[in-house]
Parts: sequence; C-alpha cells; structure tokens
Amino acid sequence: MAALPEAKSPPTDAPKGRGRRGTRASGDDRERAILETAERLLEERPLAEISVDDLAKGAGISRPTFYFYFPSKDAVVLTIIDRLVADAAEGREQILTALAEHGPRAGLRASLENLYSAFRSRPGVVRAGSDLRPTNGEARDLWSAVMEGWVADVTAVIEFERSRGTAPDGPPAREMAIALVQMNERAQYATLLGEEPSLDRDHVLDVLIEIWLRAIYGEVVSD
Amino acid sequence: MAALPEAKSPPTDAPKGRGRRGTRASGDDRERAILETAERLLEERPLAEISVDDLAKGAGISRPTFYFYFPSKDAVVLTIIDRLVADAAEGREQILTALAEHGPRAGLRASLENLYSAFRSRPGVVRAGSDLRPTNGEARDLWSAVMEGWVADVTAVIEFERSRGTAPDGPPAREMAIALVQMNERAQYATLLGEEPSLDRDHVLDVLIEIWLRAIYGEVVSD
DNA sequence: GAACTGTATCAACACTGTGTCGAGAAGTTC
DNA sequence: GAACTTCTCGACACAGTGTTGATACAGTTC
Repeated sequence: MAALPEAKSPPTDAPKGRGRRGTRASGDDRERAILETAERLLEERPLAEISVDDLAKGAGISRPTFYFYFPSKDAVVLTIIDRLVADAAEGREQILTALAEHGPRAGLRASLENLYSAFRSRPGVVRAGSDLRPTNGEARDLWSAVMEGWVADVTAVIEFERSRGTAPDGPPAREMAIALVQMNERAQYATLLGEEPSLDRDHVLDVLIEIWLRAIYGEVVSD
Repeated sequence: MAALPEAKSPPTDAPKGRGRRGTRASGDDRERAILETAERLLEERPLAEISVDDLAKGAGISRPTFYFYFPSKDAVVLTIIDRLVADAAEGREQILTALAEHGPRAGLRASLENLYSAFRSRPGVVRAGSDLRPTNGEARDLWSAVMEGWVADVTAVIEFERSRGTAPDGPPAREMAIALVQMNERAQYATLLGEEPSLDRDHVLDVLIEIWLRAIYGEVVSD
C-alpha cells in the first residue's frame, strides 16, 4: 500500500466531471489505483469480462466505495481513453508541416507513425474504447471528435495539394479525407488486435500510405 | 395465434446447430416468431437494450420457453445474420466478370452496389452484428470469413490487372485488397448508421470507387 | 382406451452483476 | 470536543440470464 513515488502531480487540472464526485482531497491514491487496475486488467481481458468488483478489489476497496470515486465502470474507461487520446494528440506533428519538410511519402509516414505509436502500446485500452462505443454515447462522441480532427487535417492537405496543382481534382477533399481516415482507423485496429484478415504489423503503414498517395496525387508517387 | 400462411417450408435444411435443439416438428411458427420479433426490435433499438424477455413476449411465449427454441439471445441474432450474409452473397456478381463486361468503374460500381443493397435495407441487423463481435467469438469468426471472401475476390482482380499490364506494381495484391475492403466496411457502416463524420448516403460509392481505381490502377481512370 | 413417447410450456429457483442507502469511522478545523 | 467533511462498507433492491422439474398435450402403439 506504500504510495508509489510520484514524480509530481499535475498542478491544478480541473477534474472535469468524469472523475470523483466530491471535492479535491487525498483519496487521490484510490482513484489512481482504480485507473491503474483498469489499465492492467484491460490488457489481460476484454472490458465485458471485467466487473466493478474486479476494479474495486484490484484497488483494495469494496464495491460501494468504488462508486464514491467513479459513477460507473464506463466512466473509468472513458477517463483512461481521454488520456490516451490526449497523449496521441500531444506529440502530433502537423501533417501539413511534415509534408512540406519531408515530401509526401516521408511526411505522411512521419505523421502517421507518430500518431499511432500512442495506441500501439496499449491495445487493451483501444479495444475497450471500441467495445464501449455501441453502448455508450459519450464514447461515441469522443471518438467522433477525434475522427473529425483528423479528417479536418487531411482535408486541408488535399485542398492544399490541389490548389498547388500537385494533386488532381476529384471527389470533394473532405469526402476523400473521410474515407481515407476511416480506412486507417479500421486497418490499424484490425492489425493491433490481430484480426483475420488484417495487415501485418510491419506492413500496415506501407500499404496505407501507398493507397493515400495514389488516392490523393492520382498517380504512383515515385520519390 | 392462427398460423400465418406459409408458402412452403424449406425441404430438408439441416438445422445446423444454432436453431432449436430438439428434432423437427411444428413449433416452427414459434421459432419464426422469435426471429421476426428480433428483426423488428433491432430496427427500433440496439441489441443491448433488447432482453430475452422482450423476444419471448414478442413471440407470445414465456422466457423459459424461449430457451427451448434458442440457447441464447446471441444465437437468435447469429441466425439472422447468417441469413443476411447469405442474401448478400447470393446475388453477388463476380467482380472479375463485371469488370470485364462493363470496364473498371462501372464494373466495380455494379458489384459493390449489388453487394451493399442487402445490408442497406436492414441497418439494425448490421449494427447488431457489429455489436456482437466484441463479446461473441462466433460472430467474429463469421465476419472474418465474409471479409476473407471479399479480400480473395479483390486480390484476384488486382493480380489479374497487374498481369495484363493495366495496373502497375506496388504492395502485394492481397495487402492492397485487405486495406481497400476494410475501408469499404468502415465507410459503409458509418454511413449506414449515420455516424459523424461519415460519407453522404448518395456519395459513398462514388468516393470509395474513385479511391479503389486510383489505388489499383495508379492513375486517375478516365473511362 | 390405456400406456407410452416425444413436443412444448412455464412457475419457481439459483446466480451474477449493477447501483443505492444509510450508518458509521476517521480525519480536520475551530 | 463539537461540528464538518471525507471516506468506507454491509445490506438492500433490482434487472437480467440460464436451469430445473412438473405438467399438459399431442400422437402413436398395442
């Protein structure tokens, strides 16, 4: 039970509703214990096979006490996903900048590589997020927003390349962007979770990027 | 309770394990009533909000009696999905033939249009199938097999076009096929269920086909 | 027409999991 | 040391799943 040495706690992050219901205090450890238990268990088995009791036990508290810290199992997972998404967004290289700096192929690769690295390390969490969407509106909204962000970026890239004359005309940029981003989502997810059929871990990006380039530039990009 | 007039019952289709457990008899009506109730309710609300009791009530029987006909709620949905998938496969035009007959763009369009028409009419069932995958291995396997079939077809197309010299080289045909089929799955699903962001009902195919053509032929196909 | 057999039905039960309530323990403040 | 806030949990109410055992109700079969 000895508290793990904490580098330093975030200065004054507003709890934002999802977490504990009361005010700030020291039962912070418990909250963290619950989150850590959830992350650990999610890498072991799917969300549906984890009960509130498992989370409580794992954090060394009783089930009712769990409800003091989180309103539901979903809320725990959403908190974890919030953070994962924030992590993924954090180091995000602007695609447009990356393209300008390294050229289309290398630029795209750098952006996507960087983007997906956050997800690759926690497949269980990714799966949980995906499992949550059917039943949980908040999860749906969160993911919608994430997708929307990517789509906006990619739309900008396509429009930019078209305006420069480096990419040919075609379907509206936003529509192309939606399809391409959806392809990436699906393919990366399948690969991450080892679905069948899915692309090989080491080839996913190669294949996806090739399709992006051909779709956007309307030709086989040599570079 | 009067039996609906049945055109004629299928001659001697083996029950194949999923349906009723006993032997053949006349409680066929009840089995059908359960399936119909499920289909109806699924277009009203998601699977998670439908209980075994709802299905039983809808079919005019008690909950235990439901279990005489199906081993679980999942089994009912799987039966429905089996049929939907069979429907979709049935009228399926061979892509290769369609391409040869109508050229790349029109051929692809004909194949995909035809394929997705079966799904478009029962979005609730599609959603249920998707909702089932996280928790139900059988659902996963079924969908895997479906995807595998499509991937095989598309792989053949790409290899054929490459061998004729009409399509340039690139990533292995199968890998391209996987990514493209996954894109379609995701995009069509999002559109069907009105996710945000998603492609407009009337544009999905245009956009997807354009990407397929550019990806496969490595150039903007004029035709 | 009595005994037999398989189909069909359901009340009652056992179980798992969620979320709530109310009584208190434990710490803090004045 | 009284009052307040934070934290904890036993006991409950509830919703849903799946099972058991008794029973009704055909048809046969003799």
